[in-house]
Amino acid sequence: MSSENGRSGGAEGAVPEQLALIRETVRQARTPKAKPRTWRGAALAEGLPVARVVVDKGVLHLDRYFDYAVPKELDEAAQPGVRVRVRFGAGARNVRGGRREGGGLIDGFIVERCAESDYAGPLAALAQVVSPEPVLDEELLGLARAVADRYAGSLADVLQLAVPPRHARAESRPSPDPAPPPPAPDPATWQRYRRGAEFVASLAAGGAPRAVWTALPGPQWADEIALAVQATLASGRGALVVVPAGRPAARVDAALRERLGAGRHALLTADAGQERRYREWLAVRRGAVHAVVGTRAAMFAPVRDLGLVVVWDDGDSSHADDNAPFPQVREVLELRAARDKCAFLLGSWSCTVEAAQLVESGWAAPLVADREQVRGAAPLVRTVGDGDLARDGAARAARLPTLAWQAAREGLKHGPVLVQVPRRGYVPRLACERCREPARCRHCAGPLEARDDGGLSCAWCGRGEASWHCQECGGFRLRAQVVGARRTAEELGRAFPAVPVRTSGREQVLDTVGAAPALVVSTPGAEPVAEGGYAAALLLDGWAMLGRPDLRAGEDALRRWIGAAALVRDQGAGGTVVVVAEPTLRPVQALVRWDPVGHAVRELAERAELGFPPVSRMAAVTGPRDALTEFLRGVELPPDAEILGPVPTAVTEPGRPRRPGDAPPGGEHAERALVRVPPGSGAALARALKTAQAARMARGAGQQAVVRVRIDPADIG
DNA sequence: AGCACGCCGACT
DNA sequence: GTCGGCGTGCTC
Repeated sequence: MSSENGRSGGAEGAVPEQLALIRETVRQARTPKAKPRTWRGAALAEGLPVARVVVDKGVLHLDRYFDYAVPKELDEAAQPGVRVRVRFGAGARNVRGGRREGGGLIDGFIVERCAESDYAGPLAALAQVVSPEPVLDEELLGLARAVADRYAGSLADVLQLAVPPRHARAESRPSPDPAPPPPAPDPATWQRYRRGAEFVASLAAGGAPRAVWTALPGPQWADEIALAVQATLASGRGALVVVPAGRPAARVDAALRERLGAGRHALLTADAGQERRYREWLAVRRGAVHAVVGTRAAMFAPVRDLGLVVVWDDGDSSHADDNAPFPQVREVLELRAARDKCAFLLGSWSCTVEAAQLVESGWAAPLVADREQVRGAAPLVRTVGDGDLARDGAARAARLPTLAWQAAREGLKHGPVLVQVPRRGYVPRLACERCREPARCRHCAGPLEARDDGGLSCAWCGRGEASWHCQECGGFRLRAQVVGARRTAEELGRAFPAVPVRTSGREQVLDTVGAAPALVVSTPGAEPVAEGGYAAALLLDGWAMLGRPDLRAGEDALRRWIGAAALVRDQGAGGTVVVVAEPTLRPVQALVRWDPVGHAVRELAERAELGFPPVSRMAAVTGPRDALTEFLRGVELPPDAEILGPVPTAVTEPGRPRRPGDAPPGGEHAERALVRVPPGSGAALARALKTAQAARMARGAGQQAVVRVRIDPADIG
């Protein structure tokens, strides 16, 4: 090795080069074939001396392949799909006829081996094959490419989400032998749904049905998913299930173990630790395991011969990745179903507008239970409106209307009672207590928010408001702030001194509670499952859930209410739900009738009328005013595109932790424009924005202000 | 983004 | 004469 290096000749950088090389060699000592060197003058592979490489650089103007020469020694290992390290950067440029080594070593994947390159200049050599394990096959590459295009992002960014980081030890261990397909199941509880048995039979027969499944309340859903997976495996194909969080993943995991036995499926969750995660992922990729359940990153799992993709509870915000380009599970699985011609199952107790659209467009069939089934399985839902609450003096003081009080007391005779309270910090738009006019900043008309110290400040400009009064009616009282789970628990503990009170929230999530009477105070999404179901549930502070300035506020509130109410016994068994919210509002009525699909269909019609997503496709473009204006002038939008704004955007959004991607870049003067296109022009919109962005980056050389593009922005309320 | 190239002003 | 400012362009 030293003699080979000695040949690298050129005086510049020879010594640091060798040092770097030694470090690399030590680091990679476990993989004998991976020897990073300069390969100067080394013989090239005879058959296909060119490797086409996707380099791990997320920037858009580098979103293409780069060709490298394959040294003879790496010929065998440098197969398509393997991880490599290559020199990349301006340093590796031609100097007076020769080629100087320079530029950093960066990671990449070989996508193809070719006989020749269409690049005119001299090729640099692959520095190193990190491992001969192929991790990126054509199918995953194609999917990543499609996702990148869909979201106007780069292939490298998507691959970072799709291919987990390498762990050498996990790689060195063999995966188990693949198991033979299980027998096809009988439809069991799928018979509760119209055409449910037919759906399962189609999976078992190798078909590719697509369905939006409105699950009946109760704990059956996990086994119903496991059954669909079993049916698919029985047809000799693989299956992939994506759920929003670790708890539902554990439920499906248990159901799969029950049906298939141990070791027949992989569990891919973010909290598993790198080695384990990579080991499970490799077992899938190597074809040792054909079924996968996991959280959002699992949406890319390289399941062989994919026959079915499943997403559970697609309205949950955890299904949106928080790394660029922010792909969403439902959308990615739609792409996979279309690309792989496999079955698609979107299941939820509730129904998103997007799910309703899949049905309305005819892309997926509805999988629903008959009305009587639904009525039989759901609890009795009653409402307490604001008016009732206001008249109910004592209740108002205690924040617990008489009806809710009674339901709790009655329920506690028979079992646990769930109390759902919105998260503190789940800041709603504050409004006048008398006339409900939203409270606005007197300087910029932004929405006022309650600070932790009890004061008010503007969510847009951040100015404090010391003496608010309503511009409409002169009132000076705002609606009460949301009381957190802990304080609610204390209050209830005093009200029901004989009953144990337990809380489940963000910091400490309870998984299950027993069948004994207890008050269980929980924030949405953290509700424990009760053994035998809750006797009753109280859904408090509905106004806060509904009052958020967000297009999805109604749908989200309904989803969270249904998520809690689905854990309550059916009405035949005395299950009762009391929701404290205005009974005339659409989501409240949908809960009372247990009709999430009807709600979504009406929302969809309204969105179509207003030209809102998902009926139109939107992109948000955010940046400092001047840069934004310049960007919008430069971009060649499809002819049917429409630009809304730009308008000033919030500097920060207090009450919610900043997530990457929603924080507007450019500080104080950031503005946001929305670009809207009719259905069918989404791809053209993404392409146009990406082209403009790439040109900008290439031209701007860093010092230009950042303009951020986001397809399908979440917060366009 | 990095990073090196190149073409202008202060320094030993 | 040479060192080094950062404007400009490229990355197989």
